[in-house]
Amino acid sequence: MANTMAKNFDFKEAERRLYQWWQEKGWFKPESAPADAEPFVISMPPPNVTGALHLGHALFVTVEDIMIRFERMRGKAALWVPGTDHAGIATQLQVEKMLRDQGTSRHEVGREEFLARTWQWKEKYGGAITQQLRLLGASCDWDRERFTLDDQLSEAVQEVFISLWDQGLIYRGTRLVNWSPGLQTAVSDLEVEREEEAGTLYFFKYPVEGGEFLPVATTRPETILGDTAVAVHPEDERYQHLIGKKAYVPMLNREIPVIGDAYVDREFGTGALKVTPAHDFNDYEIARRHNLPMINILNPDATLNANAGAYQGMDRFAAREKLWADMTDAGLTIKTQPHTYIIPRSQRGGEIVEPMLSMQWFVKIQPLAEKALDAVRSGAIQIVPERFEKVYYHWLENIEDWCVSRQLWWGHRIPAWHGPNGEIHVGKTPPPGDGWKPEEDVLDTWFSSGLWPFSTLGWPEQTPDLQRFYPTHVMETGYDILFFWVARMIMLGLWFTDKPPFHTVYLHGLVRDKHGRKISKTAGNVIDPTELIEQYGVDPLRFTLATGATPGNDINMDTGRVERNWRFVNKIWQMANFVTVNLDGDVPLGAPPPQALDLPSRWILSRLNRLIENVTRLFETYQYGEAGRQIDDFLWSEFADWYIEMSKYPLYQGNDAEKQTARQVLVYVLDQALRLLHPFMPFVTEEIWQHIPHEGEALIIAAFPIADARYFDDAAETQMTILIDLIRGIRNVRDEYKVEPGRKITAVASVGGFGALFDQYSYLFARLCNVATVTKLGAGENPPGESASVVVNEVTMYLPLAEFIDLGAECERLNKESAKLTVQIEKSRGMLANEGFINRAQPDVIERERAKLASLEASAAQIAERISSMCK
RNA sequence: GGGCAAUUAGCUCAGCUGGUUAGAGCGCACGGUUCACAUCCGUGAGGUCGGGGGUUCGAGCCCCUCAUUGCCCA
Repeated sequence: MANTMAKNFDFKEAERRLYQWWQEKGWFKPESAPADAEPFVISMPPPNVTGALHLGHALFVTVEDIMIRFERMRGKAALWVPGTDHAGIATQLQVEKMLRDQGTSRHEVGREEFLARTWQWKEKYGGAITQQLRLLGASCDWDRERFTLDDQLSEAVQEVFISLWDQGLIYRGTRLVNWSPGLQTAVSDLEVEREEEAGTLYFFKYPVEGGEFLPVATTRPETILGDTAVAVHPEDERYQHLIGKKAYVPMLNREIPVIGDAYVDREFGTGALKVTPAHDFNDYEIARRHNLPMINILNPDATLNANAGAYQGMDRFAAREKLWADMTDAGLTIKTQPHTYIIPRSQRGGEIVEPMLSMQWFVKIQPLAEKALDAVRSGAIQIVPERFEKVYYHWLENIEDWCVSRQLWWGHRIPAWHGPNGEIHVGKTPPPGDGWKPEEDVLDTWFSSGLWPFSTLGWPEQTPDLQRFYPTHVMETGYDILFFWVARMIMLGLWFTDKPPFHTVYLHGLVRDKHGRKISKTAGNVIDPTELIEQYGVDPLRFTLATGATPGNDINMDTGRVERNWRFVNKIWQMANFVTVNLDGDVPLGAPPPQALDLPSRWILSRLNRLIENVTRLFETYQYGEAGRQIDDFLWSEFADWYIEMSKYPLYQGNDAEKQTARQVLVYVLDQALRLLHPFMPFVTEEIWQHIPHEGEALIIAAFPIADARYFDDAAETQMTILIDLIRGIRNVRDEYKVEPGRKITAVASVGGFGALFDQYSYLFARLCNVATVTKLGAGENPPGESASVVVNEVTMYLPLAEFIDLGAECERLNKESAKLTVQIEKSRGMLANEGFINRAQPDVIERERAKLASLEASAAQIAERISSMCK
């Protein structure tokens, strides 16, 4: 069954071969589990079709694949639904850029042709990202891959829109929205980033009837042209006499009122506020309170329109300068001063977004938000880590209606029709009669992705997939799209399916560079995952991402860790190599019964079963990083460093039965560890598993280990710890005294209560610290004179090293050791003498403390004796 | 202005519901070609767990406060 392994793991070859094999075998599909298996479903956050693989993808694929592979191995019908998002704005921008490079534009080619070209572009480049996800080992069901613009998903979008309209939850109206002049579309609040920037505060005089002037300050002078009032605080003694009078818009001489409104901050600027309802959110509110007119002064491209009088046609920034210059000439300006204020910029492209009045479609979101709040409050949906629940509540409790229309071409066209007399009809087809024109706007890209968990499973049709796999289970994604996406999925899912779309939201952080800086092209710190995969293979990258992150926290990507984990992969490979070359014929699978085992085997199986228990618990609580670290530690620091080394005795010197038992344990432990590790490092584990004796076709569908309490063995762990500590102590002494590593030495042991342990296992010292013979010190015998001693628990090992030892140095060493013990003993005695501790601490904690103290005291006594007999 | 994180070894990070002598990797120092692995093995140095106060028998972990950094919301 076992076969010879190559000297090293050829990850490039194996990754391709294994992935293809798994997929061809259908193991990525839930149908590979028994028909009555419990489902476990994750909807993959669909990457943008425009996307190129970055570390963020690598992170989410790693975490979700771990979840999926774990549950698959636990026998569930694991389904991971992949797909891509049409990403309205992002994609349209890319295609527009392509057209620009070709010397044309979207307006030149027209809507129909533009869409045709975008589809072509999508066919050509849209597959790239999903191909790259395969490189990461993503075990998703590609037969169920979806795209947000697929016919069926578009059906779902229309269904939802129309039904929201029928329920009165969608309205169309002229409202103040964030307008992106470059893209010439409205964008939602979430798509606007606000940041402090250096600017200028302009002070000027507002002429008021009767020849007075009201001083006003503004950061955007061009908006003066759209002013419909000047506001002062009603209690402001400087200005309250002006309330109710007429003011005149500079350069336009348009007549507007001076109003009183408590919103005005008397401390800021001059204490008087110009009100531009069509281009400022606060002013908009003021205008609504006072029934002021709203004058839009901007065209869609942010040039000024006819309302701007002489400034019509100028760009907004040019108009700002020109108007200010003209006002200066007219004697209306006072001064300018540097001023830091908050600038709204588009999340895409970074241009300054203008608040602008425009006709848009909105979703009345409060009723949906209520349900979404309840779902988390009631625990029907759990957010990991929990602290994000607060963030979620805050956003939903203060939510504003959702502007869902976009003046783009690439996206789901709003299913509405404009009648000849300005009527609106919402529906998939126009009503009977002539003159109905389709709505031009498309929907916000998040509208369709908000349906993702159920639209990908066939909704609104009651498909078998929808019935079996919905609701899904875990939504794993980045905390940066909690509002954009997660909250909307919850709202729409609850509203349209009456079920939470998933029971758990697991949020991961952002991948940053080694020093915690955001990764960006301009910072020059881009880390390309494909390069790392090329160099080290994908397993080390996955392991690094999985073990380097805790839920909700950003992860700093240190490629040094990838390299280290590449060495870990090699290390596992070499362990497997050791195991396989030492096989001879068939070996029984499974672990031998505990009573048939020697101490090292009882120990490693005890450790293994504790590991299994821990890893399972950690997986179930989403603590993947800790789980990975524990497996790593077990394999390298326990299995390889100690068990494999110790197994060489039975393997090389034992009788047939001993050899066979050792082989069986080696194979069993390796097999179990590979199973634990498989979700993290699918390729190397599968490849090795195929080389060791095993039952079943593939590791990917092998059963996840279950801890067997019969193998928990405290006594074996205690005894092995003593042996290990003694060996370490002896190595330490050898190193300190510069005894050549090749030199065999002898030891005399005072064994305390561990006589039987030494009778059976003192042979271990030969190979592990080159102590050729260990002699037990008989009762009443004196220890050797010129020797170093290593003390652990009740055991002292004397190493007669006359030629190496300087008595003074040895005494110093012992005194140091003794002092260390004294500190610990005092602390421990103090605890045990403390009534509060004895009365209140858990009994097992007290018991552990007593055992510790006993061991420390035993060691201290022996060292003290040694010192008194040897040192003056 | 409100909120949330983070602050642990030179660097990057773990540390679960408070309970052994606070851990790992990298880096560093010293030493190693013995039959799985030099992509390795052994040994070691290195931390007043950001400061201060508190709760507790017991605090890296809980509470208060301050500082620094980052993020979210307004």
